[in-house]
Amino acid sequence: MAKKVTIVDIAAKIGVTPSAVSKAFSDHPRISPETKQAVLRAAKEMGYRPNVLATGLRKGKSGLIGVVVPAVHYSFFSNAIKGIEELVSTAGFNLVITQSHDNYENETRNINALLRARVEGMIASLAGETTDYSAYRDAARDIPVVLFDRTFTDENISEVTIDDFGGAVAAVQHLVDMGYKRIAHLSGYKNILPFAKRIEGYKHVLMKHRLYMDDDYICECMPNRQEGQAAMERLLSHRQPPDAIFAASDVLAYGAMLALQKRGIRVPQDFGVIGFSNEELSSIVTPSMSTVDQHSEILGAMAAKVLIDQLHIENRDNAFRPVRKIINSDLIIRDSSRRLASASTSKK
Amino acid sequence: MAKKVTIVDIAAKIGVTPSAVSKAFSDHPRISPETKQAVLRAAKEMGYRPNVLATGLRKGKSGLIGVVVPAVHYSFFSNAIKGIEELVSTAGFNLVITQSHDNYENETRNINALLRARVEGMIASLAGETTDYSAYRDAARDIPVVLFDRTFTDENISEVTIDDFGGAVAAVQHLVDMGYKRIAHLSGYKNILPFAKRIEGYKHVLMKHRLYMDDDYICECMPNRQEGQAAMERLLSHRQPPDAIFAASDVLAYGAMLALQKRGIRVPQDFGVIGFSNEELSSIVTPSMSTVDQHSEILGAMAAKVLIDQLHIENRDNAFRPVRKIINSDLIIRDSSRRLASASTSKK
DNA sequence: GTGAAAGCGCTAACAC
DNA sequence: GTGTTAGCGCTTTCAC
Repeated sequence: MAKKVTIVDIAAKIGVTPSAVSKAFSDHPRISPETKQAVLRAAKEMGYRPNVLATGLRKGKSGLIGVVVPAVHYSFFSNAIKGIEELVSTAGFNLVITQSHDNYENETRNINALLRARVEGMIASLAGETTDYSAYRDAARDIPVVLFDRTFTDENISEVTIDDFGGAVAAVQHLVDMGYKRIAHLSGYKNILPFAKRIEGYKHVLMKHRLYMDDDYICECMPNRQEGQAAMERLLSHRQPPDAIFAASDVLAYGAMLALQKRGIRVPQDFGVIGFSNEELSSIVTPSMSTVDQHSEILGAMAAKVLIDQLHIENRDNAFRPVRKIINSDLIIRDSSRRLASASTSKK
Repeated sequence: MAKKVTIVDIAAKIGVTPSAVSKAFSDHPRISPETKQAVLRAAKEMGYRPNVLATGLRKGKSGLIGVVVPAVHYSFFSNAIKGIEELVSTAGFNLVITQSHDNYENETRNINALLRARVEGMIASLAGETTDYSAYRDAARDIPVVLFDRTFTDENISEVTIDDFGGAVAAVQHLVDMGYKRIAHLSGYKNILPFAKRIEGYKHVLMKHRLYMDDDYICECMPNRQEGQAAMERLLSHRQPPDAIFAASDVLAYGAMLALQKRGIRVPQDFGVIGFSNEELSSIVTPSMSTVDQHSEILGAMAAKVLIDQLHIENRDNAFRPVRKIINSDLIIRDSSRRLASASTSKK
């Protein structure tokens, strides 16, 4: 294909040296406007494209930021990426997005590929399977790493999370306010911190109101509707079946709704449902699903901001301190839980 | 942060030259097993990570494949990316995914960023706004470019598409079979080929059955539910309102369903609805939505295969010929259109 | 205001 | 089987 044109070609064409051309591009103060013009014009004419591999090698930086997320098809993550994208691109970086598909090997492979690509920083959210964080810890010794949402704590790694505990408390409290008495919980990967925090928030409200608690009421699920449906079916066969469910993700809540529908149990009259994340599907299902909004785009933007700040600090001195930010979550009440306590058709 | 270790450091440590170390890594035939072992062990101990910037510069290749899609949050595109990812990573490349958000400037910026990053090939699907293809044509003079789904035709660019015409024909024919008589169409960006082909398919069936046709029956919409809803409302106020709709995307069909619901028009009894793409939402809405599956993952894999093949050809000779592949689409019949012709509660 | 020269980290002839 | 050398394309002192 077309021969690549380099600064040497441009230099030859307009009769200066490569070094002058380089300076012209970087807007060096001591280069004449005339040369600058000539260089720019020649570059355009010849179809010059700077080789970032060479620039990167020379400058010791790639201009790349790496992203590792479970999967881009969750609106939570695609929105977060949108937030990241905006900040990062105005700061002059490009994004390399990779997906772990919640698999540990994929995640490790992605991290290493990003490091070899010499990304200058990394923004990530843990794969569901992951319990060994050494790949991230290793990465953090070379470049700033910012974890968002699904994080672990390390002295070299920044974290941006939402208030999962508070979100869970608000969600479960809302179910209580609506008159539901026996509230079960569908959880996600148990080793993932936000899910653990949501369990804590759930338990907190139950204890506060001295509501029925049962180990069987907390079901760990893989993130798909089938698991939510199966778990709900198991719960309905429980000797003391619940009358409401708080799910740690919308897709699980959706699975639960499918199970309820199949059994002819009415939502919200007979059974309350609330999810978590405000995924697109939560507003599409019938009845519309109550959920907890995680401000995904802001969360992503925040993670990007933290990273970019650290990239700047990095360049000046070594006074690096990781940052931990927690942003609020917001309860969104829709139809799946909107029942007056008085109107409760309590099943016992 | 940690000092970067290079092959020079490894060489110094085990008392050989950098070139020997390089050869050890690339499994050069004429290097002794002992040296190889020593190099590998030292590399591990010292935390060596090859600098792909240097390798890339030296070899003239980055090991990167660029992707440009409208947005990763459509399940169509995220599934396609999954298909791409698999093939591309087994071929030893990494993916740089960028989003145009259907905006021309974003798209051009992404293409240029990818070229500067020296991606070895590019897989893309046009932004909705785009009518000027020169950025892609320019790119294709340097590296192989494969367009999928939303394509344009260029002698240097390969295309992988689905049979949009056939898919549209099947969808509209199905509505006809179900007894719907006045079928309108919600289209997407009119300059995007697949949408144009779906219009053709739609018209083809209408003409074949001598059904009512009207310019107002074809509405161009932006890809969001609000536009679908607004267009549906306009159609319902038409002097001759339709009794069914074929939408060029599921999200538009969903918007239409919202408008119908608001007016108390029953789907599918009073009004038939069919979408396109088999997005996740189509199976979630009530009633479940009939649609046309595009085999997104296979489509992505196919695009990746075409690209990788061309990368190989490229390395051998210059006998480059672009490839054009069309894969089948599949009609998926769900509740939003499943009505017996005889059961039609025709509204005149 | 511009040029000369060295070097970022790696690879690939070519020697020996 | 290993070393020597040159160079990928670019930036950056340091001269002048």
